[in-house]
Amino acid sequence: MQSMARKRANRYHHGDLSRALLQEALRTIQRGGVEALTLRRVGEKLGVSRTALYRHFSDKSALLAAVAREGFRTLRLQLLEVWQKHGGGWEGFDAMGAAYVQFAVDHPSHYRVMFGGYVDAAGLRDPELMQEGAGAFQGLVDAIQSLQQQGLVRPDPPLQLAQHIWASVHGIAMLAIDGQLKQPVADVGRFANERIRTGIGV
Amino acid sequence: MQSMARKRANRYHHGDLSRALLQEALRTIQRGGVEALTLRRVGEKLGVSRTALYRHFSDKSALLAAVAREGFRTLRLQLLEVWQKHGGGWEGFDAMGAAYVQFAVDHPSHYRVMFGGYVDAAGLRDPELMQEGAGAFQGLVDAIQSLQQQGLVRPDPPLQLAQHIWASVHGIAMLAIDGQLKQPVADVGRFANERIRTGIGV
DNA sequence: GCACACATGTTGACAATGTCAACATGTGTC
DNA sequence: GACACATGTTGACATTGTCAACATGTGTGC
Repeated sequence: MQSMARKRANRYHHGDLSRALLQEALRTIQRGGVEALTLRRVGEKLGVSRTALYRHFSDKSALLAAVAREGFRTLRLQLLEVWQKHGGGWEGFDAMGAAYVQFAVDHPSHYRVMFGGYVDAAGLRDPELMQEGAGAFQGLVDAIQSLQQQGLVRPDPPLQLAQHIWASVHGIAMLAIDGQLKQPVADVGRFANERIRTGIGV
Repeated sequence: MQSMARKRANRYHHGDLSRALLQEALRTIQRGGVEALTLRRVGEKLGVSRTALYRHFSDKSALLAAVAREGFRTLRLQLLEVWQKHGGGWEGFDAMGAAYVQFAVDHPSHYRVMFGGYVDAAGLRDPELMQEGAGAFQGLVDAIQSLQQQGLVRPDPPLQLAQHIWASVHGIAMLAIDGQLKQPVADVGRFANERIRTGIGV
């Protein structure tokens, strides 16, 4: 038939089209935003027909849910890595916040898929997505508990503390990718970090 | 011709279709989310043809920009009202935060239009939208300056303080309407308020 | 070795949607 | 009272998500 296409990794034409679809979706979203994602073009790019996707994802929203899930996974891993690399402590805490915002700034459209309500209806149907999101959140809870054990953070319920911090950082990330910040995001992040430390310190 | 329709306010069939379009868009979004907003159905609901809209808005994104602008206006007015009703101070500050989150929770889809990146490209073309957003933000800056003059808030640059607080509250609002909060939004808000006070207090 | 079930992929078709061009009409101005 | 202009309509078109029907390759039980 056609060019038989570049075979990804090992086998492609047969093989994991599923992965390829997800990666192509990620690439498209990264470059043109969610609105640029069309099932037809994704298929086209992969040398596969428009509806081939339906054998791997029930829906367009299912594909978006997978994109969101992948985002949470990456985010969780990056945060954990940064935290460990800095050996925890306030330094690790600061680095986690910076890395979080950096992720959003580096992948604004991807981040929007994760939090833009695209998967609201699908989210309730996709427990894996919820789980992945919870996993990323848990990393923050763990970090806070660690800080508490070192006597650095006030002994409030870790869940509440984590919720508060997450909201702050999430807010900065959102405003940043929305272009609503009136100052460089790094400055806002630094300032927020100082105030948060003061707010939750023991 | 047809039923000549219920005339809104004074004159409708002639009169301000512009307003009617905006209000109908608001209603639709409130009930079914942004994705439920279709130009054709809006026209249909108003007993007007699909493309009549184009005499008042250049684009669908222009309509969305108007929706966002209206949101910022309402938000600004509500925050100002609450602040003044409580006579400023920490009480007014708390009330503003609560009112902000309440607005988002009451109109989740509308709030998403304001911050969901739907008007990114349009935003740069619609200076009125930017201005309305800046106006809402200015209310917060003013409040903080007032608190500073009372010696309640540390003498950091008001802009930075406002940015930080806005991000925190915005984050809570976003997570709330995304269903990502693991606790009642009121609890999260209260807790955040305490921590923020500690963080920015003198 | 082979037939059959099943996963995977394709083509055709359809309704919904945003948008443009061409046309119609009512309103106010000199 | 005629003319310019704002406002609204109809026709048409390309794009998109999705379904149904069909094709095909792959592996399993004999």
